[in-house]
Amino acid sequence: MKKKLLISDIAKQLNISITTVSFILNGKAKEKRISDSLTARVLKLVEEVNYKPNQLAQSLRTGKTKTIGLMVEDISNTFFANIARLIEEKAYKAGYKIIYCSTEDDTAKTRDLISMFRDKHVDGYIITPPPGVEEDIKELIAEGLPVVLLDRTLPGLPTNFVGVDNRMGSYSATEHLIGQGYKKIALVTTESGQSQMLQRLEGYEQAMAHHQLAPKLLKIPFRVTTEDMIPKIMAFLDDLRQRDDLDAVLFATNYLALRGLEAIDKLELRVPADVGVVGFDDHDIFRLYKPSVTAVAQPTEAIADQVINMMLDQLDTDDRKQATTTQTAVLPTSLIVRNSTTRR
Amino acid sequence: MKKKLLISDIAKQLNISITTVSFILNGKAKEKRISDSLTARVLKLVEEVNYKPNQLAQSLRTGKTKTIGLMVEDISNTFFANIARLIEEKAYKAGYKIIYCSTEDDTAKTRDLISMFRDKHVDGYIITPPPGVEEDIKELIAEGLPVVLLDRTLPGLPTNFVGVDNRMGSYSATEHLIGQGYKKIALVTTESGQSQMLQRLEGYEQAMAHHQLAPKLLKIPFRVTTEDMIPKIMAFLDDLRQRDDLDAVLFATNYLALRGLEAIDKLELRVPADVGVVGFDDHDIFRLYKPSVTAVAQPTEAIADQVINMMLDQLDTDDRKQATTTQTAVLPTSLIVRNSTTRR
DNA sequence: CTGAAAGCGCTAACAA
DNA sequence: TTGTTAGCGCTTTCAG
Repeated sequence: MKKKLLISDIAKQLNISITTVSFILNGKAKEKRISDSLTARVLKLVEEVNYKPNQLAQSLRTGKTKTIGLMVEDISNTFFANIARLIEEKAYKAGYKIIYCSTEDDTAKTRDLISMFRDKHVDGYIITPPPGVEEDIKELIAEGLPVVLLDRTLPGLPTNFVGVDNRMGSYSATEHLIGQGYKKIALVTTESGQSQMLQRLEGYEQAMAHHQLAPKLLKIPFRVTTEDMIPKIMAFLDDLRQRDDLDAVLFATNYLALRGLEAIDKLELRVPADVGVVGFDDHDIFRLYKPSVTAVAQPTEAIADQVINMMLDQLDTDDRKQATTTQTAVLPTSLIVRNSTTRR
Repeated sequence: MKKKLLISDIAKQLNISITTVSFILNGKAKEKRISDSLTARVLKLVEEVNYKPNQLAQSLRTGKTKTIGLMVEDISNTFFANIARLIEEKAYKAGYKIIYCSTEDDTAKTRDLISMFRDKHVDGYIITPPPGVEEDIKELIAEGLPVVLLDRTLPGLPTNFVGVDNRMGSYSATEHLIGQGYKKIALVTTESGQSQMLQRLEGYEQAMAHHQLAPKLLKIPFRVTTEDMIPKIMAFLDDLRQRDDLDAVLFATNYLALRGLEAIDKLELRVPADVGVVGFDDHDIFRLYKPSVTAVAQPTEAIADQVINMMLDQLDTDDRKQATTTQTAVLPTSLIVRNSTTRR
């Protein structure tokens, strides 16, 4: 078990002071006018013996951990998993590590996590907020900590935010269905008051209204388990079907669409002949499924870019309580037309 | 921005020494025979003002971070995502946090990650090792750090390990196919020398040999991109098909099965009539796909349990270089029979 | 250019 | 039972 190297070890070996080594290691050699040759010798030795400063000590001293906390609704959802992967990659390039967690859209859990991140002294917070965490986030901001909200905003809380134009996304999805000759279009969404879900609802309603079509809604409570979702969707669709009032469905999230496809399958409805299907958020399965499923795709790469840029921006602007200006990025979605909405 | 509370603040407020507070907070009140009433008062104040010890300082002092590093091959693969989620949950209950990372089965990246974890001073390592990291892992063990390998072992490296009986898993999957009347059974696997893949190959070969059937293999190089995989699989299957030498395929991982299904689809083969299909590692899609896909399922919950238990075990046994005894858990898989292998 | 020294906040041996 | 105090390893001010 080889002894851990200390900065003092390397100072000693070179017969110079710890200070000098520290300056050089922190890129202040020029600033402190340390000779190039000394600088080179130090760097060389550090390299050779593979000295690594103790990050804990560093962080304790500087108050910076070079770590960003990322809390998404559900890391096992491909949409969030992709965003997380991209953010991590980009953060890494800027010298930051990412710690992730899933909120499961649970207020209590999220507050716990925020508190855990604070304990860990993360330098910045990227959050997909569940309802009810407004106060906690306000507090973070009040303490001058960088915060970027992702995917959804919190009502009455001006914050740095990155998301997509959800209203437009579902509006154009609905328009697309109508363009394909579908008229009896239902929307299956969640009951939550999350901003992005409300916008998706709004877009659908506007498109329907625009064509004088009657909206048909199913709102699934958030806490419903995967298994319970399917019968609920089946009952809803079957009921409409009985009344001959259904020929297409827009699902407001990818997991709703997944459950929805199972429901449709069990009802033995044919897609796209009996019902057209569109999902919000693309998913691998949609490409594979038969028929392949039309989806409103979010630009994950662009989202990740914006998020990390906003974060690094704030991190750079250092202390300065720049909480005054908040940035917002609303990105466009794109409709990926596949076979589930193509009637011939 | 409220001032961060220090242990000295709370000592001062109660007119007692820092030591006393520290002892109480660390559960040493009894041991140090501090009066119950004082203990209660301290705990009460701590609760009231919501004092939280600075973890960085704590860790710097004690050398423990209460953090476990978890490196899986690919966190976006449902198999690993599930395991990770379960491990995190169980670790959390024991007071440990988890930091995850994906190795992407890349040796260099993994070594980087191990080194990053060391920088972060994680207390233990749970690793799905790619080839070529034997030395790094040996070093960890040599330094007395707890290590548990997951999913696959490293040749010539006795370590704590949790995995499944891969040989038996593919053996029984192959037997199942044979039982269903399939005879011209192919195996699509990766080229890697990973222990678990070799075992899956072995099980298949043994079952085929047992029935005097000729094995037919496709080994896909690991670095092949998703897109390139499909044509490779298509070519392989089509070739066998031409020679009338194919009626079933066993895919050695869930992502191979996914690509394989796409390939089979493009070849316009019918499942299970033209070809029977079995995947190794279950996947949500397999339930949803039409027809639903038979799979060899790993007991994720049990795996996570074993992993975390072994880890906590080592963490508890404290310093003691208990590197002498290594534990191994090999769990059974189960075959989930679905429609992709049921010929009528 | 370089060194001494003061902490960052907490734990725990040693005293009292 | 409780207080004093010496660090954990590093950064950074201040003085040469």
